[in-house]
Amino acid sequence: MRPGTETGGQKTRTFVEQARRAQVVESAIEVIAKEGYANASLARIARHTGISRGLISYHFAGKDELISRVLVTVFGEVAAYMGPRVEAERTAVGQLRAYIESNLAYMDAHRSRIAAVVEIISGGGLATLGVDPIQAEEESLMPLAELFRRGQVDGEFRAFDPLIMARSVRGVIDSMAPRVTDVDLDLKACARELTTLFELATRNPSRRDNESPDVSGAKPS
Amino acid sequence: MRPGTETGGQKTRTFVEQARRAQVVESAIEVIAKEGYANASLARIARHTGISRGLISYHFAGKDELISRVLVTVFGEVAAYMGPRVEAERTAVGQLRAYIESNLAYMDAHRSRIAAVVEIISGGGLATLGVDPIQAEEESLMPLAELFRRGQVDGEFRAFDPLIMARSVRGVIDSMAPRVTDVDLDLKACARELTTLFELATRNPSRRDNESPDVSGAKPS
Amino acid sequence: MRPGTETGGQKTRTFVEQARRAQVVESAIEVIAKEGYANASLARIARHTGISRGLISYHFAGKDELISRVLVTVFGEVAAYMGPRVEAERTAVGQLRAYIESNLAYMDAHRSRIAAVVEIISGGGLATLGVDPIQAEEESLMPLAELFRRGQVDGEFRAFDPLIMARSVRGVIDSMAPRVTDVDLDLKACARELTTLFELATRNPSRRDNESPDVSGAKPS
Amino acid sequence: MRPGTETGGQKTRTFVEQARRAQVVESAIEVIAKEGYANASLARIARHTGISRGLISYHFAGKDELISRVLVTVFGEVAAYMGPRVEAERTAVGQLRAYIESNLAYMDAHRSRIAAVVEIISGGGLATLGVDPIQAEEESLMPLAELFRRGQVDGEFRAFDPLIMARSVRGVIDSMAPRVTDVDLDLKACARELTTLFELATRNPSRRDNESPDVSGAKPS
DNA sequence: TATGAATGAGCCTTCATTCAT
DNA sequence: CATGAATGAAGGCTCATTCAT
Repeated sequence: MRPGTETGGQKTRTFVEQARRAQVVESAIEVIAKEGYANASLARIARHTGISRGLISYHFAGKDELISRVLVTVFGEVAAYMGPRVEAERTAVGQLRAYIESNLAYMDAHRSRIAAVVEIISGGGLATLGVDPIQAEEESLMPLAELFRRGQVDGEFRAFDPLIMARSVRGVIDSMAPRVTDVDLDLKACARELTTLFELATRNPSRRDNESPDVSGAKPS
Repeated sequence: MRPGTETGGQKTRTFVEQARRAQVVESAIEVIAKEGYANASLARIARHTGISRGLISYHFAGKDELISRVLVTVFGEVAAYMGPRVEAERTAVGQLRAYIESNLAYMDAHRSRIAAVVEIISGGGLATLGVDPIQAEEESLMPLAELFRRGQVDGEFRAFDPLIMARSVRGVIDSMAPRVTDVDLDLKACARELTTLFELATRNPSRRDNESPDVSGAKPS
Repeated sequence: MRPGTETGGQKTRTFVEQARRAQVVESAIEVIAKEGYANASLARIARHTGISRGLISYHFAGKDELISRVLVTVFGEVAAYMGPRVEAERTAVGQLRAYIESNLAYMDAHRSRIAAVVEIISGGGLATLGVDPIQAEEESLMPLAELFRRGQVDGEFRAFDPLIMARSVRGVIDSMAPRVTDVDLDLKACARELTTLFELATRNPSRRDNESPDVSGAKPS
Repeated sequence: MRPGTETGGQKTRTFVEQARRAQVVESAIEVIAKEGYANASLARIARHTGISRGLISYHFAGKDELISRVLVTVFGEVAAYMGPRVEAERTAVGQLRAYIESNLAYMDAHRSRIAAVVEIISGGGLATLGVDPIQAEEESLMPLAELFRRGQVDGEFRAFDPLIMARSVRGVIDSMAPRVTDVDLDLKACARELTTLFELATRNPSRRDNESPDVSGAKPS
């Protein structure tokens, strides 16, 4: 009987168990980021980890669970990084800026983790996960949509569909993700452009105290 | 050996050949859109087409060529649809709006084609195609970036990095693509929101005749 | 009904039929010699001939018959070349020399034909031909063995097993065949060495008039 | 992924691994010898071994490696058998006789192994092995050519091209190989004939102490 | 806990051959 | 006579997973 298989289970994981799982997840991230999801067979991950093929199956219910853990791990880190920074802001406008900036900052600082996630998603890794990518995205959009709603109520934002705007913000940020492997990509410059872009796109023109974002200094890439 | 394989050769395809290839491509689109790229084996596509496994290999150099044809076909249609509509506009602002609207209009009208492409791309189908996704995206960005540059020179657009803005537009549009399978998704509403979004984000505030886009009627989704 | 398929058939081949068959056989020889037997699919041969795949099946009962015709053609030419030259000699010793020399001379002059035969034989082409290679070889050995027997009766040759000696002669000659593709291989020098070799090995030492072959001028290769 | 695949790696094969590999190699020899190389698919070999198809792929990098192992195994055994017997002789003449006799003796004692090798070579098995048959033969000729050179320097052998003579010896021996399946073939008689043949063909006539080989007792086959 | 061995399904591809036109 | 279209079998290979030790 494998650990964590007990039905209805309390996840009673021993220390070794937890360590192994973490180790394998890290290893998987490296392999996926470097070799591509298509080449990330369990055999390859096992070899890169320095353990046997069977041990992965022992610690994870299947490849699906391992991949799932990779995603949960990285997305968890992203949330842990962004959350406090967004919540530190008092205005919706400030929170939006913090959202974009902190998201791109994390991507900049953890490029291989992002690369792994991109590889999984664009490599078909979601297909067998039983994850509905649409619903998953929907949920990830909720906080952002809520942020926009609050900003509209407060009069900081103009009228627009909060969900579509949220999807747009995510779409723009996510479209940067596949490019993190390009070391020349200047994510800080992107962050400046994107905050400006969405401040212009969302601000309420009838609000006097809404200072115009600085629009002068853009340089061509 | 397939017909028309001669290196450097004339692509002398017979009528039947062309018809079969087109039929198989259509069939592949349906299978991929419905069953997912991971399940779209040649065997499955053949069965769905009502032909033998070998016949696909007879008409296509390999799975790669078939998938490639699917992409070329759909992207070709998209370009054929958008091109005239964008070029019909005289101002950069108008072209940008036409670009967004016509792209989403095509997506709206050909959802299963878009779904197939999404499945291929997010299912790892690009990996074996020898297509560098980064470079491919870069090229698809060029016309848009050029549009922005012209608009900046003309004073229609404010100063911003044309490439990042181009990537943003594409990012937002592409982020809608995986959702076309959701029949409730109102792409026309999206189009309205997105044209407004990018008009606000790009317009030159120091230009008097730059009429403000209508910002009043947005409804929550 | 294909030509030549009539049961118990008179081979009534039209002129065109004969020409086509000859053309395809020549084409097959070229393809096999150049690309190797493993790559000599009917499709490849058809393309090289400039005709359709089906036409080969139309003119030949199957791939086996085509390959068979290649072998019969080349072996027939070899026999036609060697026969007169061997029979022109009056002594068994002379015939043996003529046998070796004319065989190597043909090989020298028709290297690509020999290469094709070698490719077929060493490429598994005999397996499906229903040809028992052992029996085939046995038959090809008969004239040579007979030659040796006559020479022994006449007292030209010493006592030895004629069949084994025949096999040895063929073995040595055949061992040169795979090397004809090496343009540096000097088959004339080989012929000189081999005639000497077998004259020494077969001559009857108790026969006074048996002139010693010249043994002085050998050069290292 | 197979064990022991690490590039540049230590070949740490477990005991079971070694045993399985040996078992499969033996099994492959049997199948190839009995059914022919063309029919020796991995599936057939697996069934004959009593294991699953996948297990062969697990233990061998591919069919090529398996076939390669068969050849290496048999050729290694041949060398191990012949080497000491040749080296035990003090004269070049003696070594030549030992070479021929021991080679044929091995063939006589291991007919199915020889049959397998013959099947592989004459069945096209070398084509995908990346083995240049010409070069491979060249190397196998070296020791023999060297033997002849030494004998010529010592005055035991007459003047002749050592390489051509070496090729002749091998050619004659190899021409016996395809016949080992014939149980009536008397390889011991062949050995007697061939040693005499090559002693006559190579001996230095100007050397007094060069005793004439016995030439009297040959029987017709 | 951990391993190496073993399985079996599925995939893409090649190819000789057949057939309607 | 000749073609191109179509078939179906077979082959080698990869891979997640299971199991005895």
